Amino acid sequence: MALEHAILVSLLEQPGSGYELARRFDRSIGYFWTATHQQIYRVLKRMETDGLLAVREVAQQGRPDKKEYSVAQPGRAALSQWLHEPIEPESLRHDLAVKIRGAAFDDPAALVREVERHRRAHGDRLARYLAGELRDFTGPQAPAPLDAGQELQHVVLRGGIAYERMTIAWLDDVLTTVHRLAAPGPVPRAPGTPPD
Amino acid sequence: MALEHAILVSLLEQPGSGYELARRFDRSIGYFWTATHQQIYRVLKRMETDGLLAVREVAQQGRPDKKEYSVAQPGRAALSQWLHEPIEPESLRHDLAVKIRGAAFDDPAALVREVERHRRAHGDRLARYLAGELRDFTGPQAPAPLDAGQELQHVVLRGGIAYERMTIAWLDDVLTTVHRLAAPGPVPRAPGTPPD
DNA sequence: TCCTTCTATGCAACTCGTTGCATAGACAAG
DNA sequence: CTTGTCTATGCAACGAGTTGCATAGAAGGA
Repeated sequence: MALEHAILVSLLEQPGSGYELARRFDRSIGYFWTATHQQIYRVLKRMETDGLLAVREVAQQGRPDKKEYSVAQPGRAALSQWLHEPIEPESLRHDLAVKIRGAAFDDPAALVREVERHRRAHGDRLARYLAGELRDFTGPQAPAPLDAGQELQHVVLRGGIAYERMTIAWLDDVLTTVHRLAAPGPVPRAPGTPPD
Repeated sequence: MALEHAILVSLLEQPGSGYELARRFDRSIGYFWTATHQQIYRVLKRMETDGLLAVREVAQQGRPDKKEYSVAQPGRAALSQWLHEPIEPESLRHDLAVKIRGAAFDDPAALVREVERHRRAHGDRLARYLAGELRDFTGPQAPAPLDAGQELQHVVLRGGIAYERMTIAWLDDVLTTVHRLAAPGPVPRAPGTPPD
């Protein structure tokens, strides 16, 4: 139930409405935790019922009213408690790896197209992360010195950057490998494949 | 619904029972896709009902009977179709990153302990991956030359190794950063934190 | 004999997360 | 004045995944 905790952190960094949270989950926080607006609204409602959050109706001009959520004392306590509990190292869910192993039983050309698509997507993400780093942490517009919260946000972003770089290098490895397999002639029969 | 496809790939590599699949999801395939035995049994049943898999009752000595599943023709077709559809690059769910950003509002010492725990866990994983690589792909016991299926399994494993190495380096970065923040005295007040 | 462990399968209840659909205020363009 | 877009919130249905519990055959040890 870490979505609750991601919301608590995001609202502590800056109070906001469900809609605004959904925006953040498309950016910054969304680099390492995704959520749809449905999920967010539902969890916000539950958290408010549980007393973790406080709501305030805010009238706006030029746009509909919104409900601004902020973290109440029990919310801070719940976050603190979670921060002191050990969690399991994440278990990956990597569709593309399944596809790569599946390619032994199918057309490798389709795999190449897919891997190239992913390579481009990760290249775009890396560019976005690097632009964000320059804007918020290392560029001339960035505050200096950074406070503790900003330093921690920066180290998380560095993790995202390292992840994208690693992934891009690996996808290149995959492409090289697939081309090497295709080059010397027809791909040898994969294990488990019945003879035609 | 990629669990279906992971099961198809695993059963193409080697037919087996639900129990054996659950074992594999604790190892090899489980390096990039996790599943509990419940999930596996339920999906196996559905896939069999849908005609994607064939079952065979196998009597064993010294242990209970088992149902051995193998991929039927419609299963191969379903896998092939999925392999030709583009998929979205994965969206991460990284609890630890939430915790790191949350540490701005809490005790950094608890974060250090947690990060060190994760560092050890990833170190263990890396050692396990490297041992597997030596055993199956690069060591003297490994078959040479590798066929296409083994080459693809190897490149996926190399991805896992690169991921663990990157993660370990990042966790060291996190520890260095947290210590640097703690060193010059009390941590500065984080943004959004109300004055006491 | 009883207890534990390993293999092997499954149900029931629940939470988490996605998808499709719906509503509504405010504004801008045609 | 209708249409489209952006902000803002929500319901209903479904599918994915987890947790707890239950059963049972076979083996080995206390």
